[in-house]
Amino acid sequence: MVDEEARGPGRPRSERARQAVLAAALALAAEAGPAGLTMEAIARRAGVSKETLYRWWHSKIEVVLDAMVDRGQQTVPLPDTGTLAGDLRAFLHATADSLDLGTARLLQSLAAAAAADEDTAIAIRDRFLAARRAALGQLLQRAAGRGEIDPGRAGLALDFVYGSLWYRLIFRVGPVDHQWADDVAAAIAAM
Amino acid sequence: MVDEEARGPGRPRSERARQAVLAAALALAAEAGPAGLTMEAIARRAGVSKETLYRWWHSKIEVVLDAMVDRGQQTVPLPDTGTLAGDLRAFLHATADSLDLGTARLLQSLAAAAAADEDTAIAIRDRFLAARRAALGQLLQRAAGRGEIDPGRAGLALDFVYGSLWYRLIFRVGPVDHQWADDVAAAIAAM
Amino acid sequence: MVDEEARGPGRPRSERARQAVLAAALALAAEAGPAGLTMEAIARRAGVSKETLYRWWHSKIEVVLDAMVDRGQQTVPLPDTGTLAGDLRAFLHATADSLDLGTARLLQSLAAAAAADEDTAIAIRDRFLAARRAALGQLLQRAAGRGEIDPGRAGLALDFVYGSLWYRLIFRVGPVDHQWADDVAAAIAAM
Amino acid sequence: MVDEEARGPGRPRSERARQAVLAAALALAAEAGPAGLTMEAIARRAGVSKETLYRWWHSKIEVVLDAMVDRGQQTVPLPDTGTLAGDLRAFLHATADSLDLGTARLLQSLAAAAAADEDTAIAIRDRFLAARRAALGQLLQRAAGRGEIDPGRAGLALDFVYGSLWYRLIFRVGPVDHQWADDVAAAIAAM
DNA sequence: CGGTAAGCGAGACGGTACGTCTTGTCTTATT
DNA sequence: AATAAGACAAGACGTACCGTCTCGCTTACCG
Repeated sequence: MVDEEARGPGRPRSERARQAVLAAALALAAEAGPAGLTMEAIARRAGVSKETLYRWWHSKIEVVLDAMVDRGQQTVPLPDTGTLAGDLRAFLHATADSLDLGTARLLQSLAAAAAADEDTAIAIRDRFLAARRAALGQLLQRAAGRGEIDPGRAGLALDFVYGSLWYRLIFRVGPVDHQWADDVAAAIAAM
Repeated sequence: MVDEEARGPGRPRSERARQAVLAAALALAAEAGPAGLTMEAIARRAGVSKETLYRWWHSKIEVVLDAMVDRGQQTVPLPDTGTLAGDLRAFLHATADSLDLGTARLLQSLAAAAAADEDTAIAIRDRFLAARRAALGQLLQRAAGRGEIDPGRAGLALDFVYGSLWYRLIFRVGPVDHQWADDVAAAIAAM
Repeated sequence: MVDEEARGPGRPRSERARQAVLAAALALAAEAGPAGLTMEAIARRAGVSKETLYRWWHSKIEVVLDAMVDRGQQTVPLPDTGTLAGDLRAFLHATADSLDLGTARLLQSLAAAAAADEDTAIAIRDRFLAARRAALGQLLQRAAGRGEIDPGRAGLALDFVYGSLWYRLIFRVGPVDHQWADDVAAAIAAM
Repeated sequence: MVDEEARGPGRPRSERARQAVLAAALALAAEAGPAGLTMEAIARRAGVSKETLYRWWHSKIEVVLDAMVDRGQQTVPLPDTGTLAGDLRAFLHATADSLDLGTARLLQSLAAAAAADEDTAIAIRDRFLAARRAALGQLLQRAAGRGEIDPGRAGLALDFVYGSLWYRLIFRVGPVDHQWADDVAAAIAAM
């Protein structure tokens, strides 16, 4: 009883093609941003036919989401400093550090797709944002257990942290840097 | 004697065309959302040639921004209840109330465009977001004058309020309703 | 076992689209003349996308030339009456008879395109005029073999015959009818 | 009884504008050929408004025709050598000599316009070709008077001469040079 | 000498064709 | 059955020219 996937007849799906597509999607999103991220370009760059692309993914965002999951993009580790302020500071510093130019463009691609289509937004929320919210939520739960924060406000804190991050990323209202991380950590810890 | 405008020779710009374009852009953004908002569609709906459209606006977002400025979209009045919590509650309730489905789609169109292109983002920030931030900023300044809030945190409060709003709008993380308004008002007032 | 064509992978070219385009081009040229013959109109009429049109043809004239070759437009048969005068009379009568209003408009479309662009002119010359010149040239060679005409003048005779035909067609200097055919036949035979 | 034109009130037509338009049209036709000869370009180059252009001319060809008449373009002088062959040779050599590249492009512009529109063709025929035909016709009449040629064939000779010229010009079937002039002169004189 | 009228430049307007691009679907031969 | 190759219909993109239109300014005449 091996988990062989019970493959039927016919040519098996090409792992090579799958990898190439995922890599191409990430690279394009990071290099060219939302404008250059098209199904056509992904297929071209991956050396894969559009037919294959559309067979397995229905939109560029599915590709990107798959790629990020596959690459384990969500690797901001959960700190444990003993205090909410410390935990937040560490977590947000790591978050800010991960936001190089390419990553910013990738996230902007996600935001553009989410804003443009409700289904896409929900997919991104459930497959990408959820993990980040869960991680930060864990930090806040721990703090609530220590009495450092009102558990009823945990949800709003999530919105504040990630809301301000995306707000800055999308509308270029300000940088997402260590200053931001410190300020947000302090404000949330005092909530 | 004052609004002479010093018009030169040549046929004057058609106010009729301008109005029709602005109305068409707003209507399309509200009805069809980001997907249906194309230069072609705006021209068609406004009964205006593409030539004319491109003569005065270089992208759909410029049109929408002009339309919103022209329509005085930013009509959330500044309340004055005497306390920050009260002011915030009133302001955010009014904000939430203004977010009907059409308006939400319009804002999503803006967000999609901002995420996709830096110049567009900056234009939206300076021509649209700035007024909202200024209004809310005024409330916070007043509160800072009364000692209700640390003036150094006013900027972050702006990010939190509008960040959470856009975050919910874009990623459908939650509604922007009276519950949201109350929660945010309370949290910000306690900051 | 012979007409294998060695077709590679990929969806084969649509014969239906090709036929529709050729028919549309001929119909438009015959009905509307040079003015109505646009790539847009051909695509519209053929029920074909502009993409497809431009993939296979780079200009309206290529389409028309292909259509004429495909339709075997050059169907004036070579007569053999025994004398040059007889041959010419028969050939030119047939030529004049083929010049109904639609055909005239089609030829005018060709002339307009040839006059406007050298490459187009050469394409028309080599792909369309050449066959007519060859046919008439054969008649003249035969006559030269019988000693009826100076072989050195055959080239000029071609220019005279077709030159006068196009001259009349383009500048409306006179009709291309049986009178013309008789006059030209007599003059050339006497050369 | 002066030819004062009985000018009424109002600003008189600008001779400067008229000259500039005619010069621009000729220059454009000679430099850019049929493709570059647009009303827009003529107005631009002449420093004249499109309004003015359309007030006095209804199409680019009217402009070009006016320009050629104004410039006295038809200056091939009538030779008188005593024999038809001599006259023809001289006349056609002069004709060939006048056909530099710019002139050829100008004539091609005329041909393209004539082929594309019947009214235009008739205008060109009556205002431009007629003079050439008359000149050559005179030569032939003279020859007929001397018994050198059948007067009934004069019309056809005109078609042969100018037909072969335009045929070569339009379809690039061959050069219009001294060789052509000699060949045509000999053939026509022998008719 | 002041009024009237036409010409002019400038340039905006609705229309339409251009040639290119991306989308999502489809049809083949090959693996 | 999956692949690559690539054709296809649809339709938006931004540009160009068309012929018309409305302005303010200029340049004549005519009363």
